[in-house]
Amino acid sequence: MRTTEETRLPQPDLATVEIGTVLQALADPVRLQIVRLLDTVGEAPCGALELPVGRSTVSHHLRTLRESGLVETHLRGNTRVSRIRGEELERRFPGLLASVLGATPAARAGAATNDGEGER
Amino acid sequence: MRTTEETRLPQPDLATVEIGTVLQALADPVRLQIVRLLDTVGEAPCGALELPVGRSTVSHHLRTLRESGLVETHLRGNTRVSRIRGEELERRFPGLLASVLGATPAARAGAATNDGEGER
DNA sequence: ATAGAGGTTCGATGTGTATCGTAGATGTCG
DNA sequence: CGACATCTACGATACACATCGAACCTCTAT
Repeated sequence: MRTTEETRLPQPDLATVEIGTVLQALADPVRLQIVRLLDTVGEAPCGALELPVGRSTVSHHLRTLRESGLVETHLRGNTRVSRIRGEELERRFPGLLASVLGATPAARAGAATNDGEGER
Repeated sequence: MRTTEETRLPQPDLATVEIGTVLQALADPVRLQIVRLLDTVGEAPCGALELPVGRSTVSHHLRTLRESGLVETHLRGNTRVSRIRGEELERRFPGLLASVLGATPAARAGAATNDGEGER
């Protein structure tokens, strides 16, 4: 039984990751939601993430997040437990994750400075 | 002659801007470069930005950056001067821009923790 | 007025990628 | 062993969008 065997899936060294890669990973709404979820629950098996997309899509996004250095995944028995690489990220991109996760939702439209637009 | 007339192009109130919108705007390599350029030079007319894409594309990106709240543009006579909305952004998303602009380039590959991948 | 410079808008094109369903891989349990 | 659960990998599809060139617009200068 190998006493709590935990293999970590391959992941990049954060030193080799560009900020652009991380931003691109965070730019997708579903992936951003995954990151928020993982931040609140600490860690979770892939299937436990409640998301508005199919399983295979979640798997794909987790792969993207892992390859961009944001998330690490451990094989625990039958399931894969994912977690944010919080401390490492803080060392590589100080303040980034905190500012993203700490961002408040937007106020519902209304008074713009000069404006008239706002959408695309 | 209206003594230094300066009209600002329409832009969204940052309070109504979602973090996802900003991240998506920053996710594009050319736009990220524009933001970096504007950060170093302070402000610049559209045409002065040296970028590996055509004029119309730069114009399109500046529009995206403006609509996502990152950049403001003033009509100064014949030219349009663009600038990062630094202070406002700091209030709305504290630390975000600083962490993005402060990010160091990636170390060239090499020793990964466990790894083997790193690219897409 | 005429020309010209600085930028934007428009339509078209190509590429990237988010998404899904199904099939396959791996591990657990009876 | 065989059945079942958890994910991932694989094609296929569809949509978003980055890019370009040309036409257009708006000042400025002559």
